[in-house]
Order: sequence, then C-alpha cells, then structure tokens
Amino acid sequence: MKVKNNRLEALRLIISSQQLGSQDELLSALQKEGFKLTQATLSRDLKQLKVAKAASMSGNYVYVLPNDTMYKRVSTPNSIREMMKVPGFVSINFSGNMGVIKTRPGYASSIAWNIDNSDIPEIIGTIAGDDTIFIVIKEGVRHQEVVEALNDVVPNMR
Amino acid sequence: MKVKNNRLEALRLIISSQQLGSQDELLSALQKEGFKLTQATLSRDLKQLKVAKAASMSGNYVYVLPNDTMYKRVSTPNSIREMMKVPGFVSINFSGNMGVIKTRPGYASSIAWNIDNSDIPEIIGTIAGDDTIFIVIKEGVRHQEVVEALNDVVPNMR
DNA sequence: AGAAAATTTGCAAAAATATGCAGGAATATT
DNA sequence: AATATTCCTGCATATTTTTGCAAATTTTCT
Repeated sequence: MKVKNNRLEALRLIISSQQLGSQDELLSALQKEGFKLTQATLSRDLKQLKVAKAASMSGNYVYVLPNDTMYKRVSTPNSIREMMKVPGFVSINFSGNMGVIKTRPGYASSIAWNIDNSDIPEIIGTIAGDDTIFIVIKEGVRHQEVVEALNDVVPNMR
Repeated sequence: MKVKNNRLEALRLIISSQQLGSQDELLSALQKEGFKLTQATLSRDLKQLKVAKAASMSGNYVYVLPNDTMYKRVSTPNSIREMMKVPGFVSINFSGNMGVIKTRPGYASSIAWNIDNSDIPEIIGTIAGDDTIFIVIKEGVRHQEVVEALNDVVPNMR
C-alpha cells in the first residue's frame, strides 16, 4: 500500500514534469524510477488519479493532471442548436467602471480576444479567466453604451 | 468547411454541457444534432480541439475541454526521486503582509488545506489557485516567523 | 498469530481510440 | 476555367486502453 501511494505520487510528478503520450511511455518512466507494474495497473492508476490524455500543441498526445475547471458543466435548458447561435456568451453585468462577462467554461479568453482586438474606445482593457471576463470601462461612459458597442463583437448579447 | 467548423463548435457545446464517456456516445450526440460523420473523424476532431478523456468522480470516464492549466509543466533540474521528498512545494516569497507560495501544478489547494487546518496563529487566511497560494499574515509578524511556523506543515521548506 | 475481508495486481481478452491510405471536396493559383 | 494544392473524410487496420477474473498481497478483526 505504501508502494502504491508512492507510485501514484511518482506518477503525478512524472506527468507534471514531462510530456509523455502513451501508457507505455509512462510505464517506462515509472519503471526507470524502480516501480514494478504492468500497463494494466497503470491504466487503473491513471483512472484513480483522474489523469487525462489530450492532444498537445505539437500534434502529439500528452497525459495531463486533472483540475477543477475540467469538470465544470453548463446546465442548459437550451438545445445545442440554440446554444450555437450565441457562442460562449452567458451574461454581462456592471458595477461602477467594471463590467463582468460570464461565458461558458473555456470561452472567456477567446471572447476577450475578440473584444481586445476590436478597439472599442469605451473599453480600456480586459482580463479573462476560464469562464469570466473583467472589463474596465473608460470614465464617464454609460453601461448601455458599452453593451451596444459589444454587440458588434459578441452577437445576440441583447 | 463550414460544416466542419459547425461540427467542432457543436462538439465543444456537447462536451461542455453533457458528461459523455466514449467516442461512440459523442458520436451519437453529434448525429442527433444532424451531423454525419464516423468515429475516425470524431477522433480527429477531438485531437484538434484538444479534448481529453479523464476519469470522472463517479468512476466513469468523461470527455473534458482543455484549459491552459492542463499543459503547464514544471521544469525541474531535480530527479523524480528528489522531488518526492517535498511534495508539491516549490517556493515561498513575501511582500508586506502577504506571502506567496508557489507549488507544482495542482498541489496548491491541498497544501493550503494543510495550512488552514493547522491553526497557525501568524496566518490570518489563505486562498489557493492551482499552483499558487496567497497567505495573509497577521500584522506585526515577521516573515521569518511565518516560515518557521510553516515548516511543521510543509516539510523541507528551509 | 491466524482467519476473514478488502485491496491490489497480472494476465488475457474485449473495447475503445488512433492513423495510413486513397478518394473526394474545397481553395488557391495560373 | 482548368489545374494544382491543400484539406477533409471514410474505410480498414493497427495501436492503445480498459476490464473481468483469479491469484496474490495487505489490512482488519478475533
């Protein structure tokens, strides 16, 4: 049991520091560290650690550690067909000189990019997380003006 | 080409709103939306979108959308064996009444939990991201005192 | 300690996923 | 408009991953 926990920890470390793309590669890495196991066990370890396999930027696959964001799901009364009309956008709200756009998980940065690159003079700047965009508004501009300006960038925003 | 982009978008939407665990399930979902394709194409679509398959909390597998955190890697001159001695911890620094602990990706919340639950009086509170912990320090406490107190919680911290 | 229960593991087979190849469609070039 | 080039796709197959099962190991209980 001690052994298994060490192995799982080693596995996390290997994945967090190297880019390996198949269970065979992970297996070799573990074996090089002195762990003795088969691919079947590795598959179970990966399942337990919730490690995922995804395509990397370089066109290969990489195993990646899990994080909370991955598991977020949008609860939607809308059909897929309906959602496709308004890519990513969920809501917008304001407070003082700040606006907050909520998006579906993963969409914030691409929408923020669109906003940044459309040179809306009412907006000083944005910063995006995974599903939230903060917008700083120029002094003296009314919220409604910002919404209208954004409508060109984020369609169907109302 | 229009078709493919729509399909990719629909695929993202499906994954962001449902928990599907195999390409066959995804395939059915897409087909129900009117897209016509085979598993081979789906596999390529998933690769292009960098969608990953991971274990879910319920013991099944789920396809998940990618996010930046996934691809972070620790560049380490240390061997795995070496890193295992200091689980997760990377560095600590201070500024005024704030401390910042950097950890390996995914470790921040577990270390923060340890800190929170050890009732160190010098620390007012912490908040953890994925690989960073912010610590607010009680007024008048010196940084070195905090480091010493943390040493019981985060071994080998120096 | 010894027996019972629970967990871990390897093996082999099943299931799922990825990909080489060739034809077809879309896009760009002349 | 015709040709060349690039992109997309299905088919069939190779590769990879998951899992049922039985044995081995570890933990718990008496």
